[in-house]
Amino acid sequence: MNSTYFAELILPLNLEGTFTYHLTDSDLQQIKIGQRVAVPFGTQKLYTGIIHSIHQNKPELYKTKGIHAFLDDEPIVTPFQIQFWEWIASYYMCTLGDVFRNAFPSALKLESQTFVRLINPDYENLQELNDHEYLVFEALKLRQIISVEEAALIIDAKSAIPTLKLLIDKGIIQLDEKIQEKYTPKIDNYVRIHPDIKGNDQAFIQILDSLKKNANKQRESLLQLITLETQNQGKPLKVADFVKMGSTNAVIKSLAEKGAVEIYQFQTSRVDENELEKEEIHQLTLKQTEALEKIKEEFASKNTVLLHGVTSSGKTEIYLKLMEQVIAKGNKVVYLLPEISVTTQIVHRIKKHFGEKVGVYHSKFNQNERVELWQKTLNGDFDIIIGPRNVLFMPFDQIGLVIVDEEHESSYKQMDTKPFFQGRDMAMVLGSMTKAKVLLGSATPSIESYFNARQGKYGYVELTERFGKIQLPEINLVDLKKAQREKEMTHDISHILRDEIIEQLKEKKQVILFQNRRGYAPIMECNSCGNTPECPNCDVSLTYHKFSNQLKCHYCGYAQAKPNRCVSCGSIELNTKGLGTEQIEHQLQEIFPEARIRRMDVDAMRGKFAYEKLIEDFENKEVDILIGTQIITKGFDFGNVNFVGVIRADSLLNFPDFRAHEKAFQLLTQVSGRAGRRQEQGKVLIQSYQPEHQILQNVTTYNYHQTMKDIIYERKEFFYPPFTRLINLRFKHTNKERLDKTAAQLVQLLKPSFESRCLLGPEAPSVGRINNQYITDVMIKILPNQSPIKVKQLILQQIERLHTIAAYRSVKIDIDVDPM
DNA sequence: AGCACGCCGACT
DNA sequence: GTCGGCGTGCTC
Repeated sequence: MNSTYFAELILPLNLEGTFTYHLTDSDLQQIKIGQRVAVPFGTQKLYTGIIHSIHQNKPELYKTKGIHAFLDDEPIVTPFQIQFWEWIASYYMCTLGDVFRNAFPSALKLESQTFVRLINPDYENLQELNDHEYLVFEALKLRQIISVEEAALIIDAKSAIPTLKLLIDKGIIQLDEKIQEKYTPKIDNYVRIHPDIKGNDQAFIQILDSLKKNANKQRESLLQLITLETQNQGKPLKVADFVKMGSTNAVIKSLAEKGAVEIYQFQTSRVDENELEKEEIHQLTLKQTEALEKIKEEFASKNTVLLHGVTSSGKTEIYLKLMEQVIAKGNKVVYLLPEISVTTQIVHRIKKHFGEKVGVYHSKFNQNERVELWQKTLNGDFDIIIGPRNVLFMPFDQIGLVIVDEEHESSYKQMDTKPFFQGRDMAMVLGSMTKAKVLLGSATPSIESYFNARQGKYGYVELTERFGKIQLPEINLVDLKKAQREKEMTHDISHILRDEIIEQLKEKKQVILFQNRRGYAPIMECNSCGNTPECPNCDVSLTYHKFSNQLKCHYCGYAQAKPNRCVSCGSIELNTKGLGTEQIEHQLQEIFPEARIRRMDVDAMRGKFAYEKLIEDFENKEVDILIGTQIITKGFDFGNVNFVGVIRADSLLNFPDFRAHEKAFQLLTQVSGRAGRRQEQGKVLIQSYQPEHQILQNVTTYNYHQTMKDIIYERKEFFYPPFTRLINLRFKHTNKERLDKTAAQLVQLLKPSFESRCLLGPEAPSVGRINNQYITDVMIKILPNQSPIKVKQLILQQIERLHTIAAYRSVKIDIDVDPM
């Protein structure tokens, strides 16, 4: 075929650029940018691609393939999104395919499934076939086509592929790729009075009479349905709901057979639209009104405003008012939240104010739910869309405002999959690309945002007063060294802390305790030989979990039963070191045997509704003491908590990371902010071995500005952000020697282009091996006078050069721009 | 990212 | 002698 038109496609592959396919005349009739198509790629697979552009430049270097099928009539990705994806790919140094894969619900990315088809049913040399081949052949004689998965069930999984290969070689079968739509609309059954008798009194009475004799149940149901229909004024009634109201499936079925009622289907939405009682936005306080006005004033000249409001100062009300005003102008709002907060009270409140025009994206949504949310967003059904960093990829239009709540939260940064983007920063890019304003909110703004505000790049609005003029909690430190010396401790709970908890429980108040480590103890150690059990796949010691009596690796998930004897010397004297939430829970149970104690960490929050359930229990005052990791700082707003305790602040302070101090201050301030939110001033006790530490001193005095000043000074001194930009090159390989050689080689190549203070490493991270992959890092600092774009180009060039040598090619290099 | 091709160790 | 391990190269 001699096509003159070609399309560039985005494919979900880790390969640079777009891919060219030729177009037929009929393709040209229906093609639109942003549509999904299925295309062959490589020898076997069909992939879902997105039409990126159409042109007439015939590629000279390779032969193009054609489009297999169009999957949509209308575009499913907006031109703006494609532009946004390209921006992300170039900024975060990954392929467009990487962005596509992450940005798009996977149920809309169809992947082909391989089938085998019988092409020679008359094959006769049956003695030539082995047992496996014969079984598949027999199955195909019955069914003509079976999937590879089915073949694997007939014979065993391991020999399926080789067997099929043999059959292909003999010309008996042929491979066949088929695409399968993963998304299935949800269909519900509804029931109504049959249209033929509706309004036809005579026919109706006739049926009713016929039921009189021996079908009283049916008669009752029919009458009930009539009343319901008048009450509901034509609102559809689900069969399932009708059953709940007293009818039964059998009765409804009989009525349908008699033509009295009709059962019909309707595609329903999975995206939950439960009707909440509408609630008006509270009247703003004077301070809040002032802040709102100031925000709007700043927006007149600046695209981004940082709202710095102490914990419980009523930032949410300000957001609500602002959203209301933006929506009134016909614009949409994107509201970003840290991961876990998505399930909490804030979302509930927003839904209450704005009703069904609110779309909530939830990381626990299944694929079908995600597709529906995508489609509804595309239709413009939502005024507000709320969710974690991924909602930035929704196909919205006409955004007027992007809110990034708790902007300092590290969960805005995607760490596990490419692209490694920072959601807060992308919100800003989204804002500038769509001319939308961006509001960053936090009680403890990140250094970056604070710095930008100080520099005048962002507007800055401060709320220093708690809602209702409640004083911020009084924070006191407990010196653990002293408490230990004076034997004022029971296990890890100082008597000061213990007495305070007793006091709180006496007053029927709930207590929150914070310990930033899960499990029972992070290290097990043999008392006689000092041996510590380590993960076989990672370079970490195994964490002891008492509840499951296991040693677990928190990096790869490896678990083993807790040994009774030291594996090295056989001693039975095994000790634990360090302190996890599980151990605190045990200690507390011992000190407060009457108290209802619950734990909140990833281990306790398994399962779809564990988190919601715990919150509910806590709200219903069925929990006296809650002990948790940093999960408890995320959107936890309870009125009955007046006291918060931090078991050991030290692990936060001693983190080997240039952000340690910033994070420690934010975390401790946020944790403290859980106390005394509604009525009276709360109290906080922080236990530490180094109470004189500057960060702890600043936390107790709420000296945010001083803390930032100190940290900014440090950052400047040591060339860290916001004074430089960082790019981390993370090398991974199973062979340590090859890994180190490759990293060293790239450093050699980069050396001439950088000052020595700007090229760090290679250095193994604190966990130097995960899942049997060795890791080493090379950190690059970009100085303010350098062009980040040029530096990125240079890095890519040098990696390309490195890859000219085959031995280096197998080492994986993950590029993390703006690492956290 | 997948997948085929191709070259070396442990089994019938 | 074969099976299958993964190291290497290619895909519009």
